[in-house]
Amino acid sequence: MDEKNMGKTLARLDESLLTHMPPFSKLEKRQIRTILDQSSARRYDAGVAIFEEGASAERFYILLDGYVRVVRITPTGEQVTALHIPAGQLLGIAKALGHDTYPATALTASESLVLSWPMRLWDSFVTEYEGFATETYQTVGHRIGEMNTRIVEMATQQVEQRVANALLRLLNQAGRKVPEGIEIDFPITRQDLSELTATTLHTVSRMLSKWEKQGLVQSKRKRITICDPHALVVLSES
DNA sequence: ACATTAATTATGT
DNA sequence: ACATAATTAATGT
Repeated sequence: MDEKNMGKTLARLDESLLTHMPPFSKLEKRQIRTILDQSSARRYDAGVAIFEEGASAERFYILLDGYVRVVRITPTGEQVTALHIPAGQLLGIAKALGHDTYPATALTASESLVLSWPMRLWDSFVTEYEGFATETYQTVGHRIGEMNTRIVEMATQQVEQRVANALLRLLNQAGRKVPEGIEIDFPITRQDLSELTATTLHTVSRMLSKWEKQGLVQSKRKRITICDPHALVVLSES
């Protein structure tokens, strides 16, 4: 189905690609070489699925570049964004949760570069490579913690505080410094934000317009930059 | 305090 | 020109 793309494959993968990725940072160069040789690399356009919810988990992945959002589809067909994943993190690690099928869909939020391995290598990765297991379980723990606090937020906080919190989290994971402030480094729509915060895009739109007038935030289409993070923190705590 | 509906405008290909 | 994104107002719960 994709032999045709092989002409445009990436140049030979360099060890330095993985040496800075947390799960592999403690490994010898030759270990990384064999890991790379077992992997396959693929580039994705923005907005396409890397794997889908419910599909059998054939491979696990690491995000080399770009951003991915993990999305679940409710029975009524609406999307709920569970979380965003920045470069350097693993995804599709169903095996770490004891699943043999992906628990959610992974959509690229921007153009992305991904490495993947067949799932049968998972166990050997965990046992053979020092730091891999601890690092992955740490990120798993961090992710479920994040989803948890989001659930608590939805139940306790008002919309204004929820979107403020969502923006702040996005800042931590995908913030990029620009002259005007800190920009969220991938395209994000009001629709996306509303899915993150369980509101409507209209409410989000009004909030952003309001904050923009107050000089808190700037936004063009699909781009949001925060000029005054501290004010957002204050808002999220009121 | 927030959702829904609908109409209008802006923006990217 | 067309589709998609964003704003705005009016109305409903």
